[in-house]
Amino acid sequence: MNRREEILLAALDVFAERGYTGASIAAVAERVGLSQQGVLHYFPSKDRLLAEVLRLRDERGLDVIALPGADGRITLDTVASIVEWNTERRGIVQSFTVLAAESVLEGHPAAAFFRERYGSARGWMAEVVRAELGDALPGGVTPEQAAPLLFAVMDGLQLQWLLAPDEIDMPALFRAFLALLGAARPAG
Amino acid sequence: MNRREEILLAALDVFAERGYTGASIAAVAERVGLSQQGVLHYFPSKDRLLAEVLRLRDERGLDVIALPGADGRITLDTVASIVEWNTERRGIVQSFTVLAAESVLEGHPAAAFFRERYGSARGWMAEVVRAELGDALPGGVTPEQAAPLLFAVMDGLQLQWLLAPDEIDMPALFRAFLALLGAARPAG
DNA sequence: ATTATCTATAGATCTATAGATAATGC
DNA sequence: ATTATCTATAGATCTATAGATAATGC
Repeated sequence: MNRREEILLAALDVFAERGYTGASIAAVAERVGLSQQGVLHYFPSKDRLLAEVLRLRDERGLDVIALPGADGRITLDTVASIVEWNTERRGIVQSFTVLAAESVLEGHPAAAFFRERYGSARGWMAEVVRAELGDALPGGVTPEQAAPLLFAVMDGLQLQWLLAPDEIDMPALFRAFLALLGAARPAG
Repeated sequence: MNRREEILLAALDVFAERGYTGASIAAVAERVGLSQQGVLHYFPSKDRLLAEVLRLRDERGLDVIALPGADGRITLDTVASIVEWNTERRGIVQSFTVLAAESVLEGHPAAAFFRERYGSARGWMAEVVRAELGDALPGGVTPEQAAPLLFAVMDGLQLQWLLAPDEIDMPALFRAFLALLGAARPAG
């Protein structure tokens, strides 16, 4: 139906498979049955295509580090569930891992997006931790320190899991980290 | 002196700036004052150039997840020192972050390297943790779980630090994670 | 008028091969 | 002979622009 959206979903797939630098507009076009110039009719440049893909991921909540829902009722257990769900959508995880890493390169069009995204994510995550575990975590750690660590663990586990899905039990390892933070341990 | 090595160091720089996919042999050549074909005389393909760059990083211990020294006398504090040192060699960290993430892409020439590297790194890190903290960590976490978490924290913090060096105090955050594991906290 | 597409194409790259030239080492 | 380089070039791509064609909406 909606050509624009169809293109964006195809582009997300192509970015997941080849990264942004390695992706070509033509590969996206082929996937939706258009010519390369057909795609450029909807998105005037590759940069803009990437920008819109990131915006779509936002809207759809495809992102772990997206802002929490309007009600703000997010808990550490919610986050653990997202990690669990991620094991069933490898493509999304892969696109995130590769695009975020590429964004640290000079002049990358997604640099601002990821910088701002992580910044705000650390902010709300610190509040989630504080609301649930208070100000004093084990070892004298603060919620403001726990927040970047939580995203670091998620991102770092994703990388190891993408390389060796059979060796890395992402959800279990993430919950192990929550246990270190002093959050309730799951049964087992 | 040694042309091969000169080329490898230039290549490491170029990969740090543009990633593997975005790097061109010509850019490496320019940096050492050779023609593109001059570089291909020493390394017959771009894939091989990357392979040799990774091997060099191994030899020089440029890598956080390289095997520990022959004496095996590595402790969690050693690892923390490496994290500290990393804040002063952004290029190396950036090349690592980008190349490792790219390696998850289909058919990437460094996939085997990183898969094996992380596998063995988790192995020795579990032993380091066990030797220092025993079998039972806080929250019922095991050394085998702590090992992948340690690398996840290192990699994930690098990504956030590369995006926002002023906001992320990598060494302090890494030591905060060690504190969660129950390792001795630094003065402060 | 605007929207959706296409063909054609300019202009840059990029990897890799072929083959020449010059210097070095036996 | 081998090593170090270079010029030339084949053969693929890639992004993006120009301009045509056809259909839709006022």
